[in-house]
Amino acid sequence: MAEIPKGYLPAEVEEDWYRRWVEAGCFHADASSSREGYSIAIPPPNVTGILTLGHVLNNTIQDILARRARMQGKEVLWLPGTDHAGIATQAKVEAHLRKTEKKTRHDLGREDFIERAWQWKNKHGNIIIKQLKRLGCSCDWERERFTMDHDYSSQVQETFVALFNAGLIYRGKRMVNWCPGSLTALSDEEVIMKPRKSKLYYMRYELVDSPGEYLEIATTRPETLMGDTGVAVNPKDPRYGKLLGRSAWRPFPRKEIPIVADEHIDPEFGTGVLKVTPAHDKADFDIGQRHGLEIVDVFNPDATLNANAGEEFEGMDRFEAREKAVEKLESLGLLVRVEDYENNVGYSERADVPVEPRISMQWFLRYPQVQGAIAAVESDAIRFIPERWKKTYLHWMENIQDWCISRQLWWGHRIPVWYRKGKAEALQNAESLDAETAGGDLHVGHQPPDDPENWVQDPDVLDTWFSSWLWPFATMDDPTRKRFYPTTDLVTGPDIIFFWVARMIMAGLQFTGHNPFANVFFTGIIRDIKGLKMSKSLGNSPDPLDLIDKYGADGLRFGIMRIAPTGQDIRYDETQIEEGRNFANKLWNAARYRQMQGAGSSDLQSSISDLPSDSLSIYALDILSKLDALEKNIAEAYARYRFNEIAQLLYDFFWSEFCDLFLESVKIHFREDADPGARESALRVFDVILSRYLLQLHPYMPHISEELWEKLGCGANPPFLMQTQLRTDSVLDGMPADRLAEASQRAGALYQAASQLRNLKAEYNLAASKAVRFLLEPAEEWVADETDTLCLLAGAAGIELARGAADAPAGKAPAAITPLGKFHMPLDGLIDVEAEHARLGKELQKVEAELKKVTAKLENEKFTSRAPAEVVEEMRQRMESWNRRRDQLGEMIDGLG
RNA sequence: GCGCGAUUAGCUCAGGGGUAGAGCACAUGCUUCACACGCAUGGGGUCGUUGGUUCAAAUCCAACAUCGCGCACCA
Repeated sequence: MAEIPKGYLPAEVEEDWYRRWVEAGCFHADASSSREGYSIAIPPPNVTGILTLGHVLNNTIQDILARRARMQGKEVLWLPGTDHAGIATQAKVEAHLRKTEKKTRHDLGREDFIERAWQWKNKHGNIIIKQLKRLGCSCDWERERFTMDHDYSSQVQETFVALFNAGLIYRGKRMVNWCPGSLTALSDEEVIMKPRKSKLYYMRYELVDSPGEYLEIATTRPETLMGDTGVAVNPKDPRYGKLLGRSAWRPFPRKEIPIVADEHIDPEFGTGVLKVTPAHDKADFDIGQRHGLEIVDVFNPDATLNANAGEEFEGMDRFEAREKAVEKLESLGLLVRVEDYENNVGYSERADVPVEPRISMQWFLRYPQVQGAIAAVESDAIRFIPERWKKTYLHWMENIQDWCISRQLWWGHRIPVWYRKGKAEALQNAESLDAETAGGDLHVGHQPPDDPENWVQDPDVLDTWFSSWLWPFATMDDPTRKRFYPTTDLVTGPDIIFFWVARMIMAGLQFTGHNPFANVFFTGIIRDIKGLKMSKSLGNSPDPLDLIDKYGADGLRFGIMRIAPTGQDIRYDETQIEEGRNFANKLWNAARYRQMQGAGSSDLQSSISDLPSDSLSIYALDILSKLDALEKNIAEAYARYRFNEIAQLLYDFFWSEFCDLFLESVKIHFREDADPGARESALRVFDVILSRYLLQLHPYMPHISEELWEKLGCGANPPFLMQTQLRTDSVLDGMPADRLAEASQRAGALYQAASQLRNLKAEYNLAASKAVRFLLEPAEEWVADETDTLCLLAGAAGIELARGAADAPAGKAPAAITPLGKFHMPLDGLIDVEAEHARLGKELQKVEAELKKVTAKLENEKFTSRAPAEVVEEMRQRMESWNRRRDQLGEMIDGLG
């Protein structure tokens, strides 16, 4: 055994152990192994991102599952990697270009820009991977993947081609969500609705055939009125029937526009009259289609206004144009009034600017395997934990909309479609496009055409999620796939249930014929202490690396796991992480204490079975029972993915049971004058508990557990704790149950008595260290054998046994009624009768309150006749014991005079 | 509007039909020979409201309130 320093210094051991594990290949999954397989595919973090607390939570859970599975003898693959995060990465590289060279991507051109993006990725791309390593993640780094790796990209393209050939991918001119910040289309999922304080502008349009007569219209977006091509009312609205078939003047640019009737209009809202701007609103677009209205787009792609809006608006920003349009309406006498109004505005998830509904030519996917994906989750073939996310998933799946998969970006998987030169422009502007209508002028293939000089490739790239939906299998080569696919568990946040989980299920079914995973565990979302979601823009997200420096990776892991309930959001509080560190230190020092006692006569892995059973103290049997229960409870909690419960079990056992009770109670055997047999037995139990405990702890705190395993000399073969199998035998094998029950009962009674004695001392302001003598009227004979331990625990100089009531202490002494009997604490000075009166009186009050409750129950005939017999019996016993206690307290109070 | 979740000690949260729990914070006392990242002792809660089911409700059910989230959305 090597010497253990006084305080635990994580920085000195964590990185070292990580290196040793990696060098020994501990994380590598052997596809040719005959063991039962277990696999997890990491949710690939953004390659240019940095670790957040969300990642810490998510990846710690995966690491726990992976490490536990290894210790259960499984062949474990935890497959790591990153995704290319199209919009985010491109935005970062563009910002960098702008800042350092004052250039745009167009200044560089596509090829150079992509080259820059790769440089950026190579420079910053491994930060998050390094951070995961600091956290202790046992990923198989030899299998690390990136969504733009050559192999992976090929699979993405093959997928596109297959879906195109199956008629599921099509091109069409549709109303899509357009991000004016990133200048690309987005999927519906990438739009975040936010409530905004806006204004509702009431304006009036003049009727063409009746000058001086006006229609009042309410709108939140006056800047789009230049694109109005109609006015709509509800056909059932009695106020407006007379308007149908007539027309109104759009004020500017002045134009006659028709008034149409459409069911979509809500007569209750505003004035019941809607201005219809088919180019800039999805609902208006639909109305326009139904009534054959013209489509006039007044915006440029960056949401400045174009020439259609009129000269005075051209080039103006959309929000500036809003002000200007309002001013202009006012000056024309057409603005009626303005009201404050709160409505929901769609924002781009990545660029955080309001999206514009915009008609454009995009690629869409009709999702494959929708029914199969619904069935898989509905039937629990794929289990969701917590189960309630099933409902969210099913609701989305049942209302699924086609997926806009093209993005107007350069960084990503370029769409594998080529147009014949000369025909390209026409094909790209066609209303729709498929292989048939294009004839031989379209090439859709994993390989470019043989005569590339005659072709033009589609400029768009694919949505990043169109690559990550293949992640669980596209990351695996054939032997790996054969062995580890489908994967076992997926650990992710509920915020990407549509983005990723649902799509992976459909892709898995479509391309592999299998569900990609068996279980999906949804973590909570980490919020700050005020309940706000952590984000970089709010600056409320601590850097996990700082936390690791401060508290150690194990401290961070343990702290975060202890507050991570299943599927509930987590309010982050740094004191929790501090707790994790403190716990690590506690472990360290308990091990240090063990080490100071010197070696035992046997190695740590042996069990208690070869010790003479009668050498085991009641404290030993008690803690061994608790260890046995701990192992069982942990196993159950793992089966239910109750990670916080496991952390709590580990914490309570070690701190409250092992250190506070057992460790303190065996200290007498480590004194110089101790009996060697008892000492040996205590050491052996100590070692059995520690070694078995470290096995349980390891997935949560891998570094410190490994370090202690080595320092205590547990790890002869195999060398690493992380490769050691969990014991499947009970530590109590062969121990008669009645003996255990008796020992636990006695130890429990003694611990409680010790606590009461400490309390008695404290009530009399006696320092815990002040050795006091007690006189005991024992309730049980065995107590005589345990007075040494009791003295140690209670801080007593000695305990004298009274031989009966006659032996009661001379004079008055404060006393405590304990499960071991009545203890008197003779004081040197005079007893403070008044204080003692108060103390006992308070206790008596409590006892009487309890007694009242129990008595009321037992006097209720309905209770005694209907409640289960054992409950009634328990109440009877409770009443008896409260009664006894009350009588004793009464006597004591009387005795005070 | 629909759906989901939360409401327990000052704070952060466990628990869950049959004596209300933890950590932190607080108070008091400890340089007790593993640990002050510690030890000991203590104070502190009618478990959101109102009904219902039950011998028994903080726990199950319903409604309501408040907060949060998701989906949809009336311009």
